[in-house]
Amino acid sequence: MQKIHSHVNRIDKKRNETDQRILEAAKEVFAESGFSGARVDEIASRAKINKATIYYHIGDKKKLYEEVLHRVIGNIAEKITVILDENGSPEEKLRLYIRTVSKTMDSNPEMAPIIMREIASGANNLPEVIPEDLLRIVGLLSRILQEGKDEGIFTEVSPLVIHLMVIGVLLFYKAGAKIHDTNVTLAGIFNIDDFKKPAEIILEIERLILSAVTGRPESSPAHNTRNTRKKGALCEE
Amino acid sequence: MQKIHSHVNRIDKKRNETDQRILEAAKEVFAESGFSGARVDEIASRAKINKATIYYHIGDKKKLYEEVLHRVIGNIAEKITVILDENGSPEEKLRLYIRTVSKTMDSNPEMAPIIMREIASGANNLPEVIPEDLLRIVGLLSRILQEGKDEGIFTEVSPLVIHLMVIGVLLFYKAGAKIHDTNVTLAGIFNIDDFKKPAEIILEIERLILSAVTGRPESSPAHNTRNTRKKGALCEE
DNA sequence: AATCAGTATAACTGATCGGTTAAAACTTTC
DNA sequence: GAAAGTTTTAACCGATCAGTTATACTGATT
Repeated sequence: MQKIHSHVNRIDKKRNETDQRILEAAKEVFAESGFSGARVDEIASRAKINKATIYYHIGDKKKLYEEVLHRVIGNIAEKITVILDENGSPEEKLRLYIRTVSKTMDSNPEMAPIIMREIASGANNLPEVIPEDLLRIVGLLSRILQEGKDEGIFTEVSPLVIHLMVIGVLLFYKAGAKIHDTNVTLAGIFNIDDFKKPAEIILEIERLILSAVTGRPESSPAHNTRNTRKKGALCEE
Repeated sequence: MQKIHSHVNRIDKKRNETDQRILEAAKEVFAESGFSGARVDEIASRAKINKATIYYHIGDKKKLYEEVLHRVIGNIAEKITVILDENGSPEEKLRLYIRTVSKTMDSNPEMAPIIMREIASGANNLPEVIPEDLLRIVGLLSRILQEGKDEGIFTEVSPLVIHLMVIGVLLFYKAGAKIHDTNVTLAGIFNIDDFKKPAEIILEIERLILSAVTGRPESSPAHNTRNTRKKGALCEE
């Protein structure tokens, strides 16, 4: 083993950088093409390293995928858990929950397609830790909803349905954004609706979920400019 | 061999049956493994025909996939369009919309994973007709919501968000059902929630969406809302 | 400057898989 | 019942791709 710290650190740093580059490239390619569609050569090429380096640093394709999945999902679980430990009213917490999920997805654009494909294929490749993460998230949501119900603000609702509703609409919106950019015809479709900027869409989602849970009309906390009809401006922010 | 009156019909029927068997098998395999993951040999094997027969009857893998996609999406588009032409109050129509999407997904279990993967990959393989179908659906929903707003029952909401919310929660619920069955750990998670029967989940979703749109607490219709429906339209295939 | 551990690479391999072909088998027509 | 036409099949081919190997490079240690 090495004795000199600086040496070790530098080596570690380099090693770590290579790992990062590989995993980052892998995340991109897996998001674009799925597990079967992804080519290890393509990942190597994007990471600007030789293919064998992947096998040296990480392992085979399956291991690589698991590593990416772990990062992607572990990421969201961690962030949401942290945020939801905050205090505030159940309404504020629920809004925060939605906004946090949304922001996490924004900062990890590869997340949406990867998770969607994973669910579509029956979640066979989920690392063992993931269920625990999800358990924690749904558990927290469950507690928020219970709290709101105890305070007489929320009606009785199924946490599962709320969870799926939030995740569902957000994932579809995020994943769909790519389509709007590329597919002209589809873009035309969704513009029949007075389309809003992403930030406004999130507010709308918050408003609708809150309204559903409270059984009252909810007004957005920020004012809502309703005639912004922008084309192809879905991916910004 | 017995002589039949019309041999032409028999030929057509046989040809058609082979086509059906191939497309049915293809739908299954594509749903399970996605486009890249699907193996043409596997499809042939499940359809109990030789691989070359696929190329003779349908075409190459891409063509096969497009055909499956067309059936799957065209199916839902058609059914929803038919249903929504019915008359009734905006609330009833909205409930009907949700229930129709749900039922159509139930009778086509392969739909959820296929559509999810398609969206995840940026909808690159969508046949040209599909956007038109979607346009029709969102357009109808848009009209329902507008109607409700005009009557003062609904608040102002984004049809796009409602659309994504309904589709999102349903697809995730349906796709997730498979996970509940197979993945013990995950099943455990979702059971923290007092888990309900699918039929009840749909009612809960209807209730929440209605509540969100009307801004009032909506009670589940214990009384049968509009059972004057013809059920045959939903239960084909 | 010799050594050596850790790292990266080009070239290769074996397996898989999409797609083809030529001929067999089956049907219809006369 | 045989020619003509249609459908199915087994066997094959070439491309692609995951994974390996043998070698070369790097730079710290002696």
